[in-house]
Amino acid sequence: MYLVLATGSRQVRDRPGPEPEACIQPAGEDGTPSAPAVVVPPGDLPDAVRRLDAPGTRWVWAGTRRHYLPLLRAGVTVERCHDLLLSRAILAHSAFAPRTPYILGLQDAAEQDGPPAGQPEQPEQSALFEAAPPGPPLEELVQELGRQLEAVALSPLSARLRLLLAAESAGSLVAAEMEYAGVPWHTDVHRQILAEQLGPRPADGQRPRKLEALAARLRGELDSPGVNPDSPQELLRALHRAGIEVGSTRSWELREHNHPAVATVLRYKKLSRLHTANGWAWLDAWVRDGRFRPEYVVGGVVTGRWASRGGGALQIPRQVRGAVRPDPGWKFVVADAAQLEPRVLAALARDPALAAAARGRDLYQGIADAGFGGDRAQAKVAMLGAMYGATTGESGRLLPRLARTYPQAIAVVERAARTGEAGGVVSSYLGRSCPPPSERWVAAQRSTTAQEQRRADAAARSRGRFTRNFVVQATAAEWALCWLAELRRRLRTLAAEGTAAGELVFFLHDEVVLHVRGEHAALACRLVEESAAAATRLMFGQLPLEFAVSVAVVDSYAEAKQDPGRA
DNA sequence: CTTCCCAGCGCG
DNA sequence: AAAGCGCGCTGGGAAG
Repeated sequence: MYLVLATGSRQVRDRPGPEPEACIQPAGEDGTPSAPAVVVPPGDLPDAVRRLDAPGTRWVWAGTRRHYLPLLRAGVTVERCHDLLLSRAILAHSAFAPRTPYILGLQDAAEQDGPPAGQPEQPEQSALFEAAPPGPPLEELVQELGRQLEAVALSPLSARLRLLLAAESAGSLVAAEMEYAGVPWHTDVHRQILAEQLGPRPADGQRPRKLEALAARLRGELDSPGVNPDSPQELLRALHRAGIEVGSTRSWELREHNHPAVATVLRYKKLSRLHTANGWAWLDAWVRDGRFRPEYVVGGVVTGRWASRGGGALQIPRQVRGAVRPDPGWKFVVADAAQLEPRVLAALARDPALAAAARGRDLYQGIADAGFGGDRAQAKVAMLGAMYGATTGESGRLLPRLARTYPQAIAVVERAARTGEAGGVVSSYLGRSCPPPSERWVAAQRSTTAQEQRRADAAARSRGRFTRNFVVQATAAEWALCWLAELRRRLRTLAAEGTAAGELVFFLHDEVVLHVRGEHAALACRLVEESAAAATRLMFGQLPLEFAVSVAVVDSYAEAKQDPGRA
């Protein structure tokens, strides 16, 4: 059963007494009302939600964060939801959506508004409200639910699309719950790291002592007394004066040179980054009461990955991960889907050879043993190149070998690239589609002059690399959402049975962190593994391959990753 | 003065 | 090492 939630007073007119806080409309499986709407008096929403929530119910609202955070603060959680805004954003672009009037209307609106109607606007302060501010009227919400459900039902791939919307919505619940919980953060450990690396905290606007010392040393080594190493332009000129012929001040380019100043620049950059991005100012701004609370933007990335707002939550550098520590008596269970994207490609393409390589825990080793003389590094570079569209360098050279061994898998990414280059749209396994090319892009493809044509060709190749990667990254994001949803469900089931094993506190594309009581760590590990297997079945049914996860029980997030290279 | 873009680097 | 995909954030510097 659906429970459509509208907040604010606009829904009920000509009613005596104080304005209601909300209205809740029960609806059946097709979204048509099945009972009179419940009018919720002011201050009663959390209790009403608690009363009505049950296994099998699904809350319908326009924006999970907006509606669910106030409920969480009131101590209420819900089983499931259907986020109308997230679902609308997916349906508006999905190639799996049928051409109903509703869908056509969404597409028109998207064209007129220019930028895709992706992320709903949410007032910055909404999180500060006690209750959710008024949203659209109830009738509109019920109507939209019906139209969305109809569109899904009429889709030629309705089961996949239905799963995608459910997974996206479940993800939005997890995101709100993680924002509410926060990442356990030890300010004292963080400050200790800063002091060791940078010296004592400087006055605002000043360089920390060790950074200033490096700057002074660098000026000497470059024989440029006035240079400001924070200015790429100044630094580049100074490097040239010292005879270091680089085209930019990028670290990877600097590393090619042997000059003694290079090491100093690199150390300066590393420490400067720590100071500006995750230094004392960051701690002041983002960590309160031992918790780092970023805002997660579900569906914030075209591929369906999450984005974040505030504090750079998805870019916490390894340098400071030691400050991420569980509460006393608690543990972190850190789990990571091993080589998720190539496994996804194997599943997408139903490539038996790649599936065989993915049978073991280390897919790259499997590829290496099958075609690269056991050289894992080569196999990894080749595979990443295939998924990103590398054309030059070692990765480009190794590609033909990969294509001979895994023709079906490579055909999937090549086809996606060709479609994108031709201006077409590609879709993930569950039906998230990439944006169409801009009008400018399309117009440029009809260029006449040789120079314009060269540029248009480059733009076409660029779009091809995007669509090539899209099918893999977007499907990987879907798998990760299903994994999260399964994990959340298992944790809730246990909690309902009286075992509060722990909670999700962090999610990073293919990695989750659970904060659990020490005695439940082993149990949580099992849930993580079970959830991964369940997510795989949910998406792909029976598959001759596994999505391996690595699970670690740790006392610090810094301990979690052994291999600093990406999976 | 504010606003915007770029270079650069952090993460996957 | 690689230079191929997706993001957010910062300071510098140019534009308004």
